Formats: sequence, structure tokens, C-alpha cells
Amino acid sequence: MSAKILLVEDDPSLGFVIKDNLVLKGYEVTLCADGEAGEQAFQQTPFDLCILDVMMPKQDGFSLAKAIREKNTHVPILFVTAKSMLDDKIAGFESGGDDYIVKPFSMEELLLRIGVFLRRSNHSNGREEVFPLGTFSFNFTNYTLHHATGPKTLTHKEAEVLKLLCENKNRVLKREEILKAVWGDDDYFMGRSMDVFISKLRKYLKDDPSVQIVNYHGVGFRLEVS
Amino acid sequence: MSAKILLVEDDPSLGFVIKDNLVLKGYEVTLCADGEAGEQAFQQTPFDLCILDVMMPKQDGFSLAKAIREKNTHVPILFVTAKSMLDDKIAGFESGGDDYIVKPFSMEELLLRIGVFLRRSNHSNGREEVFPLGTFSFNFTNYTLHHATGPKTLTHKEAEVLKLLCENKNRVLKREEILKAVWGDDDYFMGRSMDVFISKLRKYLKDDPSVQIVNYHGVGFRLEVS
DNA sequence: AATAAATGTTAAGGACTTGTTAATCAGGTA
DNA sequence: TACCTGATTAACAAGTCCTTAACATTTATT
Repeated sequence: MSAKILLVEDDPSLGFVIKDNLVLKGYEVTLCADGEAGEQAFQQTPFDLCILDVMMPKQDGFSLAKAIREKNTHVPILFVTAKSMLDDKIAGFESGGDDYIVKPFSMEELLLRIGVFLRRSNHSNGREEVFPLGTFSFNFTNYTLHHATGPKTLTHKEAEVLKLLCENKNRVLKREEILKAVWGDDDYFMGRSMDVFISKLRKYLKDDPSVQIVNYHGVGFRLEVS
Repeated sequence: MSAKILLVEDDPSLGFVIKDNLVLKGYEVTLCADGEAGEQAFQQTPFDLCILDVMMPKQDGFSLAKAIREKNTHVPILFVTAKSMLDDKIAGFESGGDDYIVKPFSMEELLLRIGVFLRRSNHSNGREEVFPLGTFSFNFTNYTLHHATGPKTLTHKEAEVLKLLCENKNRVLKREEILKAVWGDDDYFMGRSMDVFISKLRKYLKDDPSVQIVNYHGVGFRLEVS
């Protein structure tokens, strides 16, 4: 189940950009152009997180926050504020477990904050990525591969490769695809490096013969789970 | 465990009335007659809520609030103010987490505000923010780490980092996430600083091997409690 | 079958990250 | 001023992981 986010931003173009990015990441986003609309939206649906622009016509972000707090004391609020805003005023509002982010900010930065927030408030929204894998279970979030014989912690790259294979279970992945996705580029040595990783993963997975990483000569690999 | 309230009020009769009423409701109240005494009291004991009269001899409520904020950015402050007070000035200080109440007020009204405050500030029903941690118990509100071998008082940053780890127990926190959340930014030196803090926290927690801060090379840390 | 090319596997090398302690710096206080 | 506390920076030790190399094996092509 994806997290519901209320986004209140009066600048239409910025609002759409943010919304699109969040939707792309799997969040359910309601975009409102001003505080009043935001308040109304909040009355109707419960949200897991609110992102409020501080400076808006009609009703600013702080008053909206106050209105939201009257309905719900727990929902985390992330204020979007201009650089010129006084630290003092922000600090005051931040205290309730809320946070703020200063314009201009990168999407990456915003996503990071959202992640921390949602994980904190309600960890059903922490969205661990877990892949079943025969008698194994692969938790990408924690880089762990669980099995009856005990858990094994993978390295970053190992986990990246295995995740890609899991996402394309029973499909042939071209060598080039894996390299582009995990290494970012494709040359001879990276290819050899990848072969080393495939070898390692096979070793980790050897306890369940129904899980196989099969090579397609000259093409790539395929994770087969029978 | 009842909430501790610091009450600073220069009018003795009013002060006693309020105190008695609050004690009756089960709060632990420390009454001080002026700002200086209030500040001293705050240095010695951690409080969950401060009720400050704005107009006082020696040091007014605002300066006291400032002094308190320097020690503790979280504790909610409720200002008691006369009707004649300019809305403006109050609004400036009201900064978000805090609130004010106008003289004369009913006891009922005051109790209502206190209830709202305590519920909001520690988001578990007027309780302090306490995290169980194996045989340890970490009280973020007053920065203490309790253990059979005795309590240890943490510094501000130590507490912030440990809190973040607790909030994300058994989950990998990216270095970047911790840095953004606690340091506000992410560069090489802050990263090294964080490593120093992790090292310190591990030392504090070493008496219980079931509590571990585990490094995920190149990624971040995870607080594991088994 | 012979050869070339691709892949499998293991181990060593080196870049980089992290752990830890101590020195330094900043800022508040007596 | 000197002193204290806490955070940062420095310095070095230790550890981890990715790459590369080296060699074995398999597959494709002739």
C-alpha cells in the first residue's frame, strides 16, 4: 500500500513537477494550489504526510498546518520555505516533529526527507523491498538474504545485481542491461567484474537448487525459479 | 510517571493557586517566583512543559524562554500574558510549538492547553520519549541512557543520533540520511564527525551485546536489537 | 577436432571506507 | 584570564569491497 501525500503548492509548474516525481516513486499525491483547498482536501481524506509551501496566497502554510494539527496531531508536516525566511520562525514550527526544506531543493533531497518521515511515523509505509526466491527471501532494503540455514548480508553491489535479477525473474537480462543499470557503463573489465558477482551470488544461492542463475551464452543471464 | 511542569509566576497567590490545581491533577510542579529562579531550576531538572508569566521582575518571560530554548529546543512553552499585551509581540514569540494564554483565565482552560501540549510534544500521550533498547532505556527528552550499571547523560548530538537510530531500529539508515537529519548537510568532515559519534554510542552501549550499531559498508548504519 | 571467444572461479592488490583515539577549536562560565 | 564542555578535525589503524589478473572450463565456429 502506497503512502498518501498532500502537496500544497501555489506555483503550478513547481507543483506539477514535484507531484509527477512523487507519483513516479509510487506515492499517491493530491496537489492543491492554496491553503484553503489543502484544508478541504485534508478534511476529506487522511494523509500520511503533508508537504506545505509556506508562502501562499489566501492562507499560508503555517495557518494551514495549524488547521491540520487540530484534526490530526500526528501527521508529519514538511514545510517548503524560501531561503529568506527567518530561521527563528521556522525553528518554532519545526519543533513538533515536523521539518522544513529550503527552496530551491533537489528532488533527491525531497525524496530522502519523505523517506525518513514515513519510516519514522508509521513503518508500514517504510516499504521494505522483499523478494521471495524459492526457499530464500531477499530483503533488498536491508541487503539480507534469509534462509533456513541463517541470514547472509550482501554487499551493496551484490544486492543491486540480485535485485535486478529478481525484478526480471525468469526473463533473460542482457549483459549490457545489467552493466548499464548497476555499473552505469559497459566495458570489458566491468563485464568481467559482473561475472565475478554472478559467481558469488550463485554460491550464496546454492542451497536451493530450484533457484538458478543461468547463462545465455553471448547474451546474458536469467534468474530461474521453478 | 507524571509530567514535570515548570511554573514561573511572580504573583504568589496566583502561583500557588495554579500549582495546587495542577498537583491535584497529578502533575509534578516546580514553582518559581522570578525568571532567574526559573532559569536555575531549568538547569537542574528537565521539564516537560514550561508555563511562564511574561511580565515579571528581574527577567521577563521572553528572556527566560530564550534561555530555556538554548538548553532545550523541544520543551513546549506556554506564556501567560495580560490582555493589554500587543498581539504582535506575542505572535513573534509564539513560534509554532509554543502558545499563550491571556489573563484572567479559568483553570479548566489552562488544563486543556496543557493536555494538548503534552499530547503533541511527545507523541505518546503526554509521555516522555523513551526508547527501550535491550537492557537499556533511552530517554530522549532528557538525554539519558539508563542501565543497571547506572545512568549516563548524553550530549545533544549524541542523543539526536541515537534517537534517529532508535526510530529506525532494525533498518538501514543511509549515511546521507543521518547527516541530513542531524547535521542538516552532508560533506566529508561531517561524515567523519558522525563516525566519531557512532563510535561513542557503541562504547556507551557495549554492556549489552544484544544491542549493536552495525555498519553497512558504503551505505550507512543499522541499529540492531535482538 | 581445433581454435577462438565467452564465461566460471579463485585469489591478490589496491582504493576507499570506517573505527578509534587524541588534538584542536569554539563557546560559554566562574 | 583560565577552565570546562562538546563538537570537529587530524592522524593512523583496521577493515571491506571492487577490480583485476590468472587460469580453468564451456560454448560456438570453422
